[in-house]
Amino acid sequence: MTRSPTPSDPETTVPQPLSPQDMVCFSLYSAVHAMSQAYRPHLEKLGLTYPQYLVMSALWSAEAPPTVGLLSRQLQLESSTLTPLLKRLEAMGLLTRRRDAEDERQVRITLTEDGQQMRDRTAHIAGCIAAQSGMSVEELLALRDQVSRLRDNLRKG
Amino acid sequence: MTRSPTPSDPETTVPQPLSPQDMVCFSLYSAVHAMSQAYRPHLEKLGLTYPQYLVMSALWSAEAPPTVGLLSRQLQLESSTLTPLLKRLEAMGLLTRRRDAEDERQVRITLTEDGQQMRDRTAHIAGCIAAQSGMSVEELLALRDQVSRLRDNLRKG
DNA sequence: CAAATATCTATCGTGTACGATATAATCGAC
DNA sequence: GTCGATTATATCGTACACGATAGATATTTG
Repeated sequence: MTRSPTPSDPETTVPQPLSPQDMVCFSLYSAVHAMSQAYRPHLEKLGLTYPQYLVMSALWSAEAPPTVGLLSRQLQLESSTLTPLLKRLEAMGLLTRRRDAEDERQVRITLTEDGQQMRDRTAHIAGCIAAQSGMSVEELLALRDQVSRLRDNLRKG
Repeated sequence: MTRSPTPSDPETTVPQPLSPQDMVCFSLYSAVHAMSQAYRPHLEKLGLTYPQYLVMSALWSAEAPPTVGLLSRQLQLESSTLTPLLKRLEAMGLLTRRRDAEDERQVRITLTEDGQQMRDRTAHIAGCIAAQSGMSVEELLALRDQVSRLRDNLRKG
């Protein structure tokens, strides 16, 4: 099943195939799933999924009702992902989707009263996750910056 | 839309809601998508998706044909995710799924000749991604270990 | 201003992902 | 050995996630 290193096939000339556990990409992949699981008990009290929570976070921190395109750039998601997601949040009564009068191509996303009020009920979550992470705030911030740098470099290439 | 800090509501007592860009979880979330995109051009030459590539990597590095359960633990995916994934790889002729004679509950996954041979065609990919990451090998390994630690702590909690 | 072009969002098809549940096989206690 | 509990995989329903494409609106060009 696997190719063992031999004198004629040392690791230095023919690299062993990396197991998932050795791969940077797998650590990220599995960490995202673990993160989603960690958020789940908090978010299901609010009836949100993790991607829905990210959309709501973007809206809570926005200065003005953003367009689908702006959310798409901020969250790095395609409209084919965002549109159904936003429709579900609209169906829950958390936001409205309206064509912009200035530019009818754009759709503006506005929080409803319910959507705005939900914010306060999420205030504790970040702290819970941070505590569960077993890492200090400094470590978490450093990790975030490293991971963001990796992501930006991958997007550029 | 957003609550600005005021003298009576300073950031130190009522934390501003974090924007996605400030959140550790979002950096991971978006980095995984960027990583998947970075792999895409390499993998589509092989007809694989990124999760399929992870499964194949696990199989290439396995000592003996693993069961679905072992793959599930290694990749941290549920059987409801793995079973259809493995069926697609089987339909592509890359592996076989057979009930274990010793324990009929288990299903053993064995690479076909085609599945084994595909490994050599993936040897260059890790290097391409590493180069694209704009990070040194040392940085990547340190990042992997930090992210793995975070993941393991989240799973424990 | 009309035609070509670009931009913005939505739709469709395929492939993850997971929780809840179902089914079958094994193991344990007696 | 048989019944109950446990374990291993599969199935189902819902929700992302993206590429390809469509359709409508805006902008640019001639």
